[in-house]
Amino acid sequence: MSTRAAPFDELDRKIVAALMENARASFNEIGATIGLSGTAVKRRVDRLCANGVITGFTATVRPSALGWRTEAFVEVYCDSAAPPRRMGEVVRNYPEIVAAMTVTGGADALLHVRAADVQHFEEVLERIRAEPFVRKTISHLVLSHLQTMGSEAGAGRPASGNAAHHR
Amino acid sequence: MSTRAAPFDELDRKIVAALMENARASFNEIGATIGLSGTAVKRRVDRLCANGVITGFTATVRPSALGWRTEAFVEVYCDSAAPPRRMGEVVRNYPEIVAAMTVTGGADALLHVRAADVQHFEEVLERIRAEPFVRKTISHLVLSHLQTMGSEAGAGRPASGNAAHHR
DNA sequence: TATGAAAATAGCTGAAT
DNA sequence: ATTCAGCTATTTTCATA
Repeated sequence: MSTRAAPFDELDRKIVAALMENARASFNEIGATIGLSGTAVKRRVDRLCANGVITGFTATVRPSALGWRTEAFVEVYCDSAAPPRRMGEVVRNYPEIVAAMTVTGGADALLHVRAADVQHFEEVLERIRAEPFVRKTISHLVLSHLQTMGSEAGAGRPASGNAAHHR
Repeated sequence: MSTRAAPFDELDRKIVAALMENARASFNEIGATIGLSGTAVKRRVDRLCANGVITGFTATVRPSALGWRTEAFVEVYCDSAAPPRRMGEVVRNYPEIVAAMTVTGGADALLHVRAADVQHFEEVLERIRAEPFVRKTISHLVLSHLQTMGSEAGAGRPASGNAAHHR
């Protein structure tokens, strides 16, 4: 857990923020903006990766450019005895399911689905509904994004943050 | 009419896939795995960025490491006359809202919310519910992720894939 | 335990082919 | 698309506080 040895200070926060804004920025460049040498920045990035704070670096892509033009969230209601673990295994077989989680509220699970178009989505949905432990589904097709920002889960700390310790 | 502008061939697909897996990979490294020179890879990446296929490069972070330990999806039901645009403006004032979209189904909008803890989430939810045009909300707290994969919205092409307009 | 400076290696990028 | 050349960045080593 996080009680030990995670001196996540202000400099780390700024480095993470810089890398979230541009993961291909050079260490020297990042260092220049936060007042550190490139060497020091690299060391801290290496440590943040080793600690699991940074889990990777990825290109963000406009899904429609790759032909994924339809997006939906699907609430899944399971048979009462269906373990979430089963869901996890099944979900792995659907390349269209980009995220899946168990949730509170009416449904047992929520699926984030991408498909080429509504026909494709309908086909995927039929396959999901045919899974043995699925009792019913409620779909929410995404019409438009109100927030296209890249600031997802921002690098700022939460308002009532019990996050960052320091020395 | 396939000669112009954005062919997006198999090599581009592989480059995008490589950058989604590791956005800090060197051009030479990517080139080596797909049989191309680093220079050629760079030119293609530049073009993919200019075309808007690639929209950026970002570090992926474990939210809990930054103190965001609670996650939820909130269905928002609006007053009948509330334009989605209003939602967009409001949403911008909540750093806790990491994504917002209009959707079909019962609700008018779906919000992806991150908070430090459930207390923080409750506070955010109360603020959202106090917005003038919000009639009711249904919250789904995320319990666990069934798919922690980094393969979100995969670089593979959809089954019936036709891709790539731009500008 | 941290940093910064220097040196060697590796990568980036433009021009020519 | 490749090769080459000049420049920049990364990464290791070493010295310092």
